[in-house]
Amino acid sequence: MELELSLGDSPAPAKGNLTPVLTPTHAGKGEDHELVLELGVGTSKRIEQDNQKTSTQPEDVQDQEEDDEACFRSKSPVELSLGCPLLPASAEIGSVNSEECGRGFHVNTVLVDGDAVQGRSLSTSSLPMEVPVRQAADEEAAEDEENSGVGGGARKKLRLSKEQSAFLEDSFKEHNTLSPKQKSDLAKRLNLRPRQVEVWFQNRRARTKLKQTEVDCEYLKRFCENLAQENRRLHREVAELRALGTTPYPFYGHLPAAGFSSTARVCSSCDNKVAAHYPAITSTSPVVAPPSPVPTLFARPHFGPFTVHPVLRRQPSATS
DNA sequence: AGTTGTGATTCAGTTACTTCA
DNA sequence: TATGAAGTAACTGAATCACAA
Repeated sequence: MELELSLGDSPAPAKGNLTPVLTPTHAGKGEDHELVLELGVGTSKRIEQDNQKTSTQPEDVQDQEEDDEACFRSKSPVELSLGCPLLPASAEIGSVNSEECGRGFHVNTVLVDGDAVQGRSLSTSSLPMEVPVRQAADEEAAEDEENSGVGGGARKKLRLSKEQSAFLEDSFKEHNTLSPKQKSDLAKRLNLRPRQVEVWFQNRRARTKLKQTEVDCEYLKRFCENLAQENRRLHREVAELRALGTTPYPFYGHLPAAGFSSTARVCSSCDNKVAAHYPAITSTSPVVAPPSPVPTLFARPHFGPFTVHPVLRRQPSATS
């Protein structure tokens, strides 16, 4: 699956990879320059982590874990990432552990009594946490309601306790989808119905996705603003050079400044620097310095873990 | 091997309830 | 105290997959 945000008038080339990309494509030979921003899906390191985790599990859990893993394999968490092509490679973004990148905002951070529990390594099997049961009565009532098959009654909305939410949050950080066993374990531990756990995870996934979308939009907005700014700067530069009549690269003037700016640093297809495509512009060229680096402000923030449903990954184009 | 029905699971979208300013 | 907004638990319907007949 690949979501593409395209700025430009020609379609982005189809790609089979799962690497997060936000690529300024250099189409054509000096003309029809376009900027294509691709919202890609990158595979997460979580698979690896999970493999490591299962390898250390006691044997009695292994069977279930195999099921879980099989489940996980088919639902391997992939992260919806959005990279900035103008960033140095070191600013590769979208890693699950990239809380430090961007604004360092992590949607999975939850505050419990003022302390962030993010990063705590918790698992449903490792936490001896006793969760206060706040709504046992409510739960019973709800069950009664369920059993009695009441259809038209006002639904009763429970409020999860802080502890329950924190525990679910931690579980979500480890795996944002649940196997049936995990679901029932969690439900048992939290004294909730499996359906409640299931719903909580559904809603949590939805929230994560929503927040990620918001951040992506904000990021793209800033990125485009920056491009426009650089475009203006290059236009000024071209004008100055023309005025001086000393342009050392005759073809430079034929290039749309924006196109040049978006392709000057890295070619999306070969990762070569500008010199590869513009041999005349080399380190020996004294006049035109490469455009100034884009501020690291644009290191893309990332919410994780963020998964794309297997259904969506299977679908080439998202429906609904 | 291909088709069909069923159950399970996920999602997007929505509703309804709770909390808080 | 009343009220609107925000957050979120719960619901609905559609899509998809695995599996058995």
